[in-house]
Amino acid sequence: MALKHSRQRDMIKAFLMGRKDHPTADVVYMNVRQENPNISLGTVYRNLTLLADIGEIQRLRLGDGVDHFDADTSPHYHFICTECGSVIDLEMESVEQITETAGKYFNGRITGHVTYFYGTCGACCKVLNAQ
Amino acid sequence: MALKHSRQRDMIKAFLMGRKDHPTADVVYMNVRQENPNISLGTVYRNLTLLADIGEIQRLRLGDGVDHFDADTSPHYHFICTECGSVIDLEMESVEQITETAGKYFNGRITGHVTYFYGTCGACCKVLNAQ
DNA sequence: TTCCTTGCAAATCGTTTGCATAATG
DNA sequence: CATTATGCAAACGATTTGCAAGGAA
Repeated sequence: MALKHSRQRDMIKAFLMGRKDHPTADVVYMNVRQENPNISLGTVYRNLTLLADIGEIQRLRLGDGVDHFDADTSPHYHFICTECGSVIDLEMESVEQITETAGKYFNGRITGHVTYFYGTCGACCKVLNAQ
Repeated sequence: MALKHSRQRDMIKAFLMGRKDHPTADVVYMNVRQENPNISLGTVYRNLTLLADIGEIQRLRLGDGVDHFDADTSPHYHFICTECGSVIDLEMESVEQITETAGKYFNGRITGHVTYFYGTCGACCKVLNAQ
């Protein structure tokens, strides 16, 4: 299964790297299609899955029923606004020690954790205060 | 929208209360059907959603593409085994302070967080060590 | 030429919903 | 009786997949 070069994959990766709002497969499709109207949704899904599998992008399952994708593969936390649904990076240090905390109470090996924060984003706070 | 009593809802709630392995809707359906073969999958979904909405059960979105349900509505953490997929309660204190930590770095209001831990459960560790 | 990748459409999976009927209060 | 709940099947949205044709090494 040697990887071959593909224009479509390049476009998808490039698009993702230019955004920091964690778009869904459909958003990727809509945008990449403007540059290449022939690309199919299946190809977008296939490449997003492939890129995530080889670790070039990150797949985010935020519990909203849709997968989000992030070209930033460094470990970092995310915030989801319950008002507008936007996904925002959190620039905070890792709280990896909670993995150790959890391990003390558990019969087995804990190797990691997934955490996302939710609440109201800055923009939505403003709107709510103005009302 | 006054709630009316229903045998099906009782059975679903009772089944969930008797398990601590966080079953999916389909597992609930399979089991409740043994006692009432006429119950439909739609009814199971409708009641799980209703019970979660009124706070009598908890819906868990663990990122595996399927919703899990938990009759234990107290805030607690979950562990997911990457080997066998089982979901196990973690008896640990809340790490609610990470919400404050995150808040310091964020322009907006953070009201909560979702965390789950993953790794290898006790049973799977045993199997792996035996190999 | 090999075999990875694509476009397309059909299939799959979990979940929701419309509707006529049954059960509840 | 007024309304909520049910069973059934069809609809849904996100994602995956089979296949024949196209493109890269």
